[in-house]
Amino acid sequence: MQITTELFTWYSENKRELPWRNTREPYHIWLSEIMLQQTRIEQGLPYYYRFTEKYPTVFDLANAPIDEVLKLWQGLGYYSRARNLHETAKFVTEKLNGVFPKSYVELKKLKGIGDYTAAAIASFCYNEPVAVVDGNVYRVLSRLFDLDTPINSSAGIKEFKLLAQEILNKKDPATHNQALMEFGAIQCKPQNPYCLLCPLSSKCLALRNNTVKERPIKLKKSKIKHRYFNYLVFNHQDKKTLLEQRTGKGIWNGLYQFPLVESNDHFSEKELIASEDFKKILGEREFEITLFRDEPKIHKLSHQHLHTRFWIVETKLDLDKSIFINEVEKYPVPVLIENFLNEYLSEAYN
DNA sequence: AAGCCGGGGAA
DNA sequence: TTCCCAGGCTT
Repeated sequence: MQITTELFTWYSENKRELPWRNTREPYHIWLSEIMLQQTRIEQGLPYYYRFTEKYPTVFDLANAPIDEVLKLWQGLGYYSRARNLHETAKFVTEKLNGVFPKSYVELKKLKGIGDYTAAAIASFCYNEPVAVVDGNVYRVLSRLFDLDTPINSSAGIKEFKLLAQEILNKKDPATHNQALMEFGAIQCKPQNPYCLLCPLSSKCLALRNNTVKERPIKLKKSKIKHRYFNYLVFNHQDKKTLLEQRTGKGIWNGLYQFPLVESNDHFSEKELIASEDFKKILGEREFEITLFRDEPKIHKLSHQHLHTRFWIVETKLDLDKSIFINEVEKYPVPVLIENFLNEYLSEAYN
């Protein structure tokens, strides 16, 4: 099926003006693509501006401390992207003299660059004829060809990649890839696509078969896990508090938070104080504890719901490694912590 | 092959 | 509420 004429015409008339569309520099393309992974353009755009201003070149990014990069990334989610971004910046700077690889195969070897991102950079920057397959492309192709293979099955991933490569315009893969994604985002959108005035409507098999609303097919994801967080917000002399850094493989790896006591269900004050985690942190110190909000704050992630309570713990003795409470904002923290801090500081110190 | 990793906006 | 977003990594 040939769609180039209709697609390119639609694109020239409907494309949005975006900063990374005015360049072929791999650094800027790469930065934008990492930020836009599983992220809406409107959400990523302000971050793109902040990053390119603070780090005009890959050298600037590579030389920055990781905590500074994470702080700038704060609120964008999927924080491993920021750590991989920084690692790859250092690799490109130190091992490749600051020059990005120029082919799909070589790009894919870099940390944080998978199938999609390698194809995006290779086609946008170097016009390599490799098709991108993102959420938009899955949707457009599944409708255009009325395919019911689940897009998140291994068979689907293979099938759609092959199909995308077949219909790719090999003379102008850069425009083709961008146009197809933009078409999926604006015209062939998930809900209520504009089929009535679609330039591809005569070729769309799903429209002909009345299955547009059922495309694409996607396997259901696992159910949501519930967790119960008790944060200990220390407040002792001179308004100092305690932070810890999250490590390991779970959520928010590398970000900072108040000392955390996790439980299998909601803790009463008595249960919290009796817990081993609490005793380990407090030791033999005297303290006075108050709950910040009556109702737990439920922070919803895509795969788990966090039932969180913030306990204000007043102590007289100083603790090791404590910092002033108004210094917390210098650290990269989850949005949950950021939101709490804003509420707490505006109420407690105003 | 399946699970995990954030936060926000739209319907 | 549910879905999905210019996906990638780990097990």
